[in-house]
Amino acid sequence: MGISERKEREKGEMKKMITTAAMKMFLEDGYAKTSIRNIADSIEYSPGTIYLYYKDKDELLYEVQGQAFLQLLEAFKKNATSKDPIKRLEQLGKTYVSFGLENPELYDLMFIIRAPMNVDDELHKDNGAESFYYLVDCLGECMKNGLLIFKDHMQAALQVWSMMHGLVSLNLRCRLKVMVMGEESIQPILFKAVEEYLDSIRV
Amino acid sequence: MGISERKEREKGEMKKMITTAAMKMFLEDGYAKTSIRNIADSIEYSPGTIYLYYKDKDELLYEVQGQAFLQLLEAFKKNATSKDPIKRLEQLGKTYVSFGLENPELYDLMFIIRAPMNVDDELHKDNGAESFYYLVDCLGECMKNGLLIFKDHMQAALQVWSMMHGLVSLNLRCRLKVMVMGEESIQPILFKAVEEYLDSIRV
DNA sequence: TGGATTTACTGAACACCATTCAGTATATTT
DNA sequence: AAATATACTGAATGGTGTTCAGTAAATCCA
Repeated sequence: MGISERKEREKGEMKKMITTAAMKMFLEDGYAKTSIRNIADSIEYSPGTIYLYYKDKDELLYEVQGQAFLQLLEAFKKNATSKDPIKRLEQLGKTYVSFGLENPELYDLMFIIRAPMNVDDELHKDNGAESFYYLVDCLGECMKNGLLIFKDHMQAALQVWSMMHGLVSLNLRCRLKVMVMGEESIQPILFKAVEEYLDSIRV
Repeated sequence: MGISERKEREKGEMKKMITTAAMKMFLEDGYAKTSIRNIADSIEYSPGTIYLYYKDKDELLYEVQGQAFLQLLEAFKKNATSKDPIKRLEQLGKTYVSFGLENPELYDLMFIIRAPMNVDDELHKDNGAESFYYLVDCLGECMKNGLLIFKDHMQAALQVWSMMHGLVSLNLRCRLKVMVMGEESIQPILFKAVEEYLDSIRV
């Protein structure tokens, strides 16, 4: 009986169609300004249809977040390739910062917008986990070889991630204007910060 | 002619009444869930009246942000009192982290919610500037005495603030759940991070 | 094959939202 | 006392997320 398989497949295609349109519009106009009606319009279905595939707008956001984290993971896999774990850590940091600078709307979706994960804690496993473990692995390898000042693995991950996220998110919220007066591109400044920071945590 | 003075005063009182109600409701229900109608109701005026005092909801948010930064500044003044600039830097960091943990909704308003400053750059001078210069001063004093590893003042401020903001905001968005498994209170963990980080940037 | 049933979708309706503005009532000035 | 300026109202406009009775097509079962 191939019918139910086809139905399943069609359901998946429809979900993908919705999330693809949603992602596109979230990035172009921002999450808040994208309405269910707009999304429905753009895929030429009625608003009600979207609710047959997603419980609410938050669930749609959650799905798009998942894709965004996949993109970050891809960027990690592509750029953080060095055999030397210390060098790789720097690649990770710079990839992270670049990702945030180049995809500000995406970064917003992933980290800044209040997402449904606040509600349904354990239902879904965290979207960001896989990218995060990429960092944890790298840190673990550095620490195994005694290359970092940290004693505790969790503290290491916490501090490194906080620094990277802090650099990106302060910048995205324009708080850096307070200090960065000139018109120089922000990227070299943040890269310098990454380099200096990583130097400061080496033994 | 005392009439125009009284009018001025009454206008100020009305603005304060609105922002006070708005702040209260933003903190209780969040910015998104607080409507102009609700605020108007709570102060027993019509919605239209609020628009006689504030251009739109964003301007109201901006005003509330200003108050929030004042609160942070007060916390700094109260807690960061040590003569030793290094010790004071630690007090600043812990005050910052505590502030974020104890007032999550306020912290959201200040840093995370997309605020009108994105639009009217130069019109208002930045709300957070004064609190920020408190940190800059402290860092300057440390560096003047050669106590920190930084060579550039801007990089110092950027990195320290990013770390503090990263610690707080990752936590507020529950991203730390990925790594902090246990039920232990989050505060000691973040304090430890602050201590370790500040140790790592000392000469 | 033909009637019953399930599935997919619609779009109007509901209860909200931010914002505007003609109208009104009070206070001030002339 | 009349004219003007000020402060406020609340209905109206054009949006929002979400629901749900109704419809039409696809599938199932006799």
